[in-house]
Amino acid sequence: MFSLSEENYLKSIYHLEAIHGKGISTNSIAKKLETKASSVTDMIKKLAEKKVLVYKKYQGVSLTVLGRKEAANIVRKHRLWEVFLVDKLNFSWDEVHDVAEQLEHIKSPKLIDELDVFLGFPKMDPHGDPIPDKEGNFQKIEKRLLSTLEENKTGICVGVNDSSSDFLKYLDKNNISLGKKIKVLSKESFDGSLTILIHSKEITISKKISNNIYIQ
Amino acid sequence: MFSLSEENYLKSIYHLEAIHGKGISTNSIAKKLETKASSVTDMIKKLAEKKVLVYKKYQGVSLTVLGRKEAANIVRKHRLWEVFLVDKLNFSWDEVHDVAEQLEHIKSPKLIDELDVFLGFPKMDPHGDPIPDKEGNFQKIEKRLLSTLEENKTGICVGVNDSSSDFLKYLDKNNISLGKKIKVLSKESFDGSLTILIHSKEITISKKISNNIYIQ
DNA sequence: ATAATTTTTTAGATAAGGCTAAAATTTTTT
DNA sequence: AAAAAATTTTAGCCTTATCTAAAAAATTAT
Repeated sequence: MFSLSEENYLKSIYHLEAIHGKGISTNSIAKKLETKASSVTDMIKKLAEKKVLVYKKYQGVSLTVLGRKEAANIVRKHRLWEVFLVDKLNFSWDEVHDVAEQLEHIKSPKLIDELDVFLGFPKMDPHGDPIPDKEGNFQKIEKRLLSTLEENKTGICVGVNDSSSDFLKYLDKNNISLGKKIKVLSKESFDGSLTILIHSKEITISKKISNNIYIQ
Repeated sequence: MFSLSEENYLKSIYHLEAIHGKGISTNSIAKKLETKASSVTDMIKKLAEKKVLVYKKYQGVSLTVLGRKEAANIVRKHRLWEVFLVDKLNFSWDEVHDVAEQLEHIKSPKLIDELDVFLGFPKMDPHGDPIPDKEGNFQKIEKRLLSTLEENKTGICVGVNDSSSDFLKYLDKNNISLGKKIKVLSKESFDGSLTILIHSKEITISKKISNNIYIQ
């Protein structure tokens, strides 16, 4: 059994490995968890003893098969709860994250199995992220950043790279949501900003925005 | 904001006050929480500073208005989650307690408001206990222990005094559930055991059992 | 009313998880 | 290849919530 803190470390390392591959540095974990590197060193020693990750001094960590399964399960819970909040309790996609961060730590296998049934075995959460199954497997959809789309080409919004309330509210304000068509009208080479057609309206978005929207 | 531990103290004191009135002893809290009296002394000092209870050395504690509201809200959350588990996720009444003990500590006013809506504003949990509203008020139904019912009289089961899985499974096994008619056929004065008619069957139950069943 | 018992509090210790500051190691620069 | 910089670890301390053992107060019994 893992403590709340241990679970948060596992989840962070899992997400970091998804981006950077194996060998996650102490500092990057500290940044992700908004804590200090010295605290991370302490915790990863403990997690290494619990066989969920491999740690060699000064060389970062990698999840073991056990650790990855454990982490995927926390992510599974987080995303199922997000679906519940949006589909059943009238939450909007920018309100779910903090609550799901709490709910993901509830320990009850039956609860999560039944929730899955109740929600109709969803495969995606409200932000377009895949929901792992009990073994930690999930369908990986091909997607690319909106920022990589060429002028005059069209894509469909299938996900976001940032689930912060601020970013999602910005998207809402501009009628950008999952499933929407987005056409790139022009690209400013100086700062990478895009003028796009969304919801039959022309708007200009910064590179930072287009770097956080996934299309298909 | 209160810690998980603080919330559990508040809830326990709230339940103890409901039975014994004001002035709850250190020892009784320790017993309820399965901890030591010295730990209780430390915690109630902290809670007194936070203005949720009044404490005078060697004289036990009483919840303040603030403390009672806080505690009622935790009970409200616990019972709403129990309804959710039974009504929506196919839990039986003997499986909900431990999970609800965890869920009751999730912090999100919107979550509990929306859950209340989603469940149709239930007034009772699966064990027949009332669900307080946001102000901590609830309808008190008149009920008495089955052990106080006279011979040849009939009552309707409206609640239980013990929500442990073992007790509830015993009730299931004997077809005793909320809303069921129970007739006392005879009373053994030696040990207080009762022979009752339930679900058109005659069974004999101990005093301990009849002391944990509420009827109306 | 004093002695015995029970309850409650205090004092000091422990474990988890975090911090700062300093030391050790690795990486980057010159 | 050495020096500088960045990263990581260690050492020691803090807080929260516990505990045990001993002291203090209240209650009960004689």
